[in-house]
Amino acid sequence: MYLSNQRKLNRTNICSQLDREMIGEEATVAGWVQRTRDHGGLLFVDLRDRSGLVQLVFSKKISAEALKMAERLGQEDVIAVKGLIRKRPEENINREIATGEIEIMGEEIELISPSETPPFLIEDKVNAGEDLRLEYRYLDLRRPEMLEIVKTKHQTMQAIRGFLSQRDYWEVETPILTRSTPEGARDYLVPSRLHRGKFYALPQSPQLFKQVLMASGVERYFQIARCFRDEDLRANRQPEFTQIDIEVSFIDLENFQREMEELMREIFSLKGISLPREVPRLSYREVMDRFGSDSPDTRFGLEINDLSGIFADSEFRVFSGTIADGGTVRGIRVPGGAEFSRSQLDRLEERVKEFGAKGLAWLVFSSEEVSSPIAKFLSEKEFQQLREKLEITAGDLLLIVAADYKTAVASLGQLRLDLGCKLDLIPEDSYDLLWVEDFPLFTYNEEEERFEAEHHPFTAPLPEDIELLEENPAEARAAAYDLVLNGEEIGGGSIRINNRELQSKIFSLLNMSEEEAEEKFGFLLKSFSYGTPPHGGIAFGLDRIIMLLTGRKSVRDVIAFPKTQRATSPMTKAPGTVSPEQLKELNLKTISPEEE
RNA sequence: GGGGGUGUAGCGAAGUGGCUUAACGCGCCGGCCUGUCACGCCGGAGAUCGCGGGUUCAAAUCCCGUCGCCCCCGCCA
Repeated sequence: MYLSNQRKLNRTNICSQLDREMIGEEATVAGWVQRTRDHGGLLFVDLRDRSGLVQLVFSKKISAEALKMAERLGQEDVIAVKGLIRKRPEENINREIATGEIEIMGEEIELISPSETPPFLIEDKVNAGEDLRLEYRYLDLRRPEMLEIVKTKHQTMQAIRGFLSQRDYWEVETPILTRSTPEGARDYLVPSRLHRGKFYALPQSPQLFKQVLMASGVERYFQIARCFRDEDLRANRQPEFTQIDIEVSFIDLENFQREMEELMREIFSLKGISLPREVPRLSYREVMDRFGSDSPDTRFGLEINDLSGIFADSEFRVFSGTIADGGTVRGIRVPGGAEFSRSQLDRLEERVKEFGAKGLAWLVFSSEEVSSPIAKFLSEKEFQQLREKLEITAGDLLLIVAADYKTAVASLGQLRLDLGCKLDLIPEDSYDLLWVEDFPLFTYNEEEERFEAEHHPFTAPLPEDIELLEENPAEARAAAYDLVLNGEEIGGGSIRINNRELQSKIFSLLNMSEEEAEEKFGFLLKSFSYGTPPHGGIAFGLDRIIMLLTGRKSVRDVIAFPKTQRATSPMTKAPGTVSPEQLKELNLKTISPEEE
């Protein structure tokens, strides 16, 4: 026996449409049973749809039959109810909900789809662990705060499309099945059935295609593009994520960046957030020096200081020796940090060790003296210089790392963030937007003993640094720029190379042969040989933007169906096994761990 | 690959060697209740304490291993 899909009651209004204006009218609403309150002979139902809640009333006086049915309702049953909209008695108005002034007198009720008892309650103050929420993601998404995020993401994408379309950008799709390219992240591979032993790769970003689109004369391109990177996950990193990908020909960088700032302002205004008019531009070197991060959170102080000048000739060999070996000594002054307990300081030391620092020196300043495990190695003159340089006052804590430059600033940069959080120095409702520029073109990979592109191999050097490519490539800076909001990198881009000779030079510095370059992205190079406009662009991380827009701590909260940290889906159970037939068709064999 | 945290009824959680027949709250089931909106009141069911092994007269509790989830390092042009 099959139940009919035919329904008696058809919805006339969504919950939030019901208001004072409709008192006295008849309406049919439909949705999920949030909660019932049975008073015996009088029963209330909170009905929820995506727009909100409305209260339904059932009683013998209205309809004994409807009351009887309502008494059997459970959480999350889907029902439709027809009845008169009535103003609630004055003393029973609920100011907490939008429709609190009215209620619907339940005359007819239809149970459209009953629900099992849900594994957790559908309400904003969620009481379930995240793995359970992900397994029952459809229930989790029903929670108003989650639907609000889904809606915000939709509205954001609409705003982006509107903004860019209005400015003559064209939305163009690029392939999901493409080919693996060297450098960058690990690729997700897709075996080819028609070509034994060959593989497609899912794009890490549409980078090459958007540049070909510039060679194609599209001039102004954008795409809300899915990207795939098979790397380990983090709170702000998913293996598949969405980029707002943008590229323009004949680019005027100043104007372009201003346009992108305007796009961000438009997006954040959707949630009533006004981003600052003035967007500072800081050099990579400066942000690393001051904040120890290329995506600095500038909403609070605790900046890093260079103390090498003070300790270059120190009796304390750990400091002076590090400096003599080409390293540096850097420190953070923590106002009021004298309060920290020994175990708290130990935890801070553990933290910097994670980043490769050998240790963390601490000095507690009172008005007269300095207490520190290393105090006996330091001179009165050094203390005095520290007091002056750092404007130290009584009760301050000074944390010092001596190491190579990168380790010193990176570990202190992380410490700075931890302390900012712990000491509650980060104003939640402020939004600090800034550009980071003048990135190095290359980073040196110690293990592989070669240069790697800091951004990607098509990034142009700054014009004034082109000569450095010959004598000192490590010092060459890139025409690249990141946009940073509240310490989160939300976008990054560059001016691209559109000159074959320069591109060849870069490939050779990256230790990539002409043959290899030809093999891997010959199509791009070839396209450039038929007349290519100068171009550049940017890509924004949509998920991170939505995360900031909605005040979330994890991108999992703003992706409808995210993966766990181990890159699995508790709902679909992906990744899953496949049948031997499927493997055979693809000419694939799996190797068990023992066989390795 | 590494470091840290965590796992106890459907959910959240207390309990760190015997005083526990494993609290408490929510949810669920039964009953009562005509103005609730986290309704209230009465009663009830529901737990191989993640899994495997060990120590002990005795293990949720101690030890070893293992798995899931979370945070971080590495990695992420």
